[in-house]
Order: sequence, then C-alpha cells, then structure tokens
Amino acid sequence: MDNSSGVGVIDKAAMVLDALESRPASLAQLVTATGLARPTVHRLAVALVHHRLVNRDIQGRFVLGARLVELASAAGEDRLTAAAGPVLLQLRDATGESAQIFRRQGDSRICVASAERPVGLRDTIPVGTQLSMRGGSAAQVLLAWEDHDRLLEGLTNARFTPTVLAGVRRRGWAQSLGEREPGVASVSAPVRGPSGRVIAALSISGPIERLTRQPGRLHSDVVCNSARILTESLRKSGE
Amino acid sequence: MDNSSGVGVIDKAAMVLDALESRPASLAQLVTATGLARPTVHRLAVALVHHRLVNRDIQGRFVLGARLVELASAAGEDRLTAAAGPVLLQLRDATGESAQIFRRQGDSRICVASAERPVGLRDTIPVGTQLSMRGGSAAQVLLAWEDHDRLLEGLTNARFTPTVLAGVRRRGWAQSLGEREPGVASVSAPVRGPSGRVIAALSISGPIERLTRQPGRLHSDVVCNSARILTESLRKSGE
DNA sequence: TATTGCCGTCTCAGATACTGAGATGCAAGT
DNA sequence: ACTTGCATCTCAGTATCTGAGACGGCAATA
Repeated sequence: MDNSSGVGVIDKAAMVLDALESRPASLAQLVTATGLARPTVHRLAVALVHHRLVNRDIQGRFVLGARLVELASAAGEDRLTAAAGPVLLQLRDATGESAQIFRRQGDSRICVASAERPVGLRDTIPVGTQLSMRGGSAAQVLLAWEDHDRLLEGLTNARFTPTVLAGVRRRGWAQSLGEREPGVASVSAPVRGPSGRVIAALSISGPIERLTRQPGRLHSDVVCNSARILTESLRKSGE
Repeated sequence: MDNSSGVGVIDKAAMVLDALESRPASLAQLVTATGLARPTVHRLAVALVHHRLVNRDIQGRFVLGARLVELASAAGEDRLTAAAGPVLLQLRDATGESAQIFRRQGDSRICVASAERPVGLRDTIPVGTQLSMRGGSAAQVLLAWEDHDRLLEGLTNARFTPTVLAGVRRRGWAQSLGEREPGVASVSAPVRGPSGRVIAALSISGPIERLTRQPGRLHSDVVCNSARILTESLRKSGE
C-alpha cells in the first residue's frame, strides 16, 4: 500500500498518531514503532502536543489528545448534516411542511439541520436554534430512548409523562400540539446511530390548521420512513 | 498566543483542521480562512485526505474525516484507563479481590483495565478479555442503564430479568454468583461519563467462598464509592 | 560508590522537502 | 464567444526539516 501522501511531515505525524492509537507510548516506544530518528519523533510529537492532538501523561508518555475528541465531534456532526440534507428536502416536499433535525444537549435540543417550506404559512427554526426539552415532539423522541435514570430526570420539568413516552416507543413516533408554541403542531421520529442508539430526532412542523389535531395520523408514515432512510445512510457511511 | 510549534507543516495542517471544525469548506474558503497560499493549502489538504483525517464531500468540499473519530475513540479509552489505574489499585487493596473495568461492545463486554489480587485464590481477567453479556454483575450494570429498547434487546439471551435490572438501578449496584463461571462471585457499579450516561462498569470478582453468597452486602459500599470517584475524576479531566 | 546504559532533549550543518508564483484546464456566468 | 473564478499541477529556489552527535539525568548494576 502506498503510504506517501506527498507531504512527508504529515506522513510522519500520521505514523505517530497511528502508533498512539493502541496505547500511550514513551518516546523510545514511538521511535521503535515508527522507525523514525529519535529527534525527529521528538520534534513531531512535541509539535502535536502544542496543537493538543497529543498530550503527555504524568509519566511523560505521549497519549492521544483532547483536540481529537473535539474534531471528531465536529466530524460526527458533519456526517449527520451531510446525510440529512437530501432526506430533509425530500420530507419537506413530501409533506409540504418545514423539516428539521434536533440533537439533545443537556436540558436543551439544538436544530442542526433544516429544510423550510418556501412559501405561505410555515414554521421557521433556523439552524443553531436552541429549544427547551420541556415540550415538543422532538423532545419526546429524544427523551423516550434515554436510559431509565436520564429519562426520569428529563421528565422533571417536562409537560409529558412516562406513559406518553411509552407510547412514543411503541408507535416509533411522537406528535405535539402547541407544546413549544401556540398554533404549531409537529411530528418526530428517532434517528439512530450505527450502534442502534438514538442520536437525533427528525421532525416536521407547521400550523395546526394544516397539520390538524392528529398530525401523526397524517404524516407519521413518511416521517418514520425518512428517519429510517437517514439511519441507514449513517450506518452505511460509517464504515 | 504563540501559535508556532516549531514544525511549520504541522502548524499549517492544524490551521486547516481548525478551519474545518466549524463547517465543510471549499479550497477557496480554506485559503481565505488560513491565509496560506492556494497550492500549499491544496497540497496539505490532499495529504490529510490521504490519511483520512480529512475527506471530500460530494461537492468536492473538504470535511473532517473518519480517522478523527477512530482516534478520538482511542483517546477516550486512554482517559478512562488512565483515570481507572489508581482507583482499581485502591479497590483491590481495600477489598482484597481482583478489580476490573468493563465496557459494552455489542453483545460482549470487554475488560479495558484490571488490578489483580497478587496471591492466593483469585479471579484473573486479562485486559482485552471479551466476555458475554448473558451473565455477570458487570453485564447487569451495562444493561440496566441502556435505553428501553436496547435494554429489552439485551435481555433476549440474558440470564436475568427486567425486575433484576430494576433492582440494580434502585440499589446502584449488581451482584452475581456463578453466572460467568461456577464458583466465582462479583459486584459491579456504574461508571458515568460527563453527560451522566453509563460508559463502563467497575467490578470486583473472586471465589464465592470468600465473597459469600451476598457479595453485595460485603462490598457494595466500597465498589460504589470507587465508581463515584472514577466518575468524578473523568468529569474533572474532561473539562 | 562508581560505572554503565538508556532515555529525553537540544544543537546545527547539510540536504531536500516544501513553498508559492505562475501555468493550465474546466465550469459557470455574462 | 469571452471572461471570471476555481482547482490542480509544475518546478526553481530556499527555508524548513532532518538526524548525527552531544549533553544531562536517572536507574540499574557491579
């Protein structure tokens, strides 16, 4: 396999990171693992420490750094939003309502991607918007598949009950009427990561006048189907 | 702030990764964001793509790559095992039994750190050992705090029931007698990540003769306390 | 106590890998 | 058809990187 990218320093830095993937290592161990000259490894490793891609533990060993976790989190977000784009557009066009993706962040949920209905009466939630976990069909979905303790903790200030969340799990979707904002109805379904864990909620939202008082009856099939497509897409792109 | 590590190419590559943290970017956007010459950015970005630290999306934009997720996962593992070391030694000495940390991996649990009782009759589980999720106090802990669906799925082949897992959640610990191996007893408690989610199980194990048929009565306090200390240590080191 | 070996860190002469101006090709816009 | 902007490639020049060797510290051994 051709391991040369055309930039030697980056090739060598990648070798150092690869060597640290299995376990923390002393300078001597890195020299052995990479086959590079000792001062070269030292200089590269210290440079990676400077950028927090590598760290030193209390014994002075080199260890993978926190910056990797930060960048990986951003990479995960990129993959979700990239995969969500076409699915949101399709869902918006199929239902005629605005569609969004929410992720949980402590006591809030964040809109990380959206596709707006372009004309007429519509619900607008810009990317980055931070909403409460107290109400809304997305909050129900993000809570329904938490572990037992976190589910109970999340219900502390919520407008819905364990019975409601049991129904969400049974049906595989949630609906809400005026929970976040009077006059707005919504339907949400879970998006799962490769491990099966719920990582986001896929939603549509719009005026009650159009979505009726039974928005789930109208749209749960297409929302669930879209969430399944997105889940599948993430599983495939994860290899 | 001094942004120079002493290795110019690594400094520039770090600038490219930093620029991609907020969103995917075209070459032109990277040139603007980094202030570097276009062919330089092109060459570095392509080299990072070669090592999978960066990827190209379908529009040709550069985006953070899957290798970052892999390395971050390893980094997280490093932090857990680093923090666990002293806690395992303390627990081993306090109880006189071997102590381990397990993480869930699909239908298995993996021993990621351990401290063995040095002499006499003892339970040995080398790091890397892959055990079943069907039985054992660690399996109970790793399952008790899963979301409802994954909990039920996990019980499919398990020797314990939802009632048993409800007891684990109520008490905050699990015990087992001969579930993994005849003659071996164990006690486990949950280790939580900064978000409160259970990420690992802290366990002690040894012969039933010494641990009795009520190992939890003997040791649950010290195991739970050690798990709390480890949880706190991870929260602090995650700043 | 003295010696030895290994480790991490630093220096710096020399080599070469990296840089970036400029060229090329392509697609989009007018 | 022409222009503009972008991505990609080339290559002469040089600034950066390399690694042999030196140095200091520490642990192990005699």
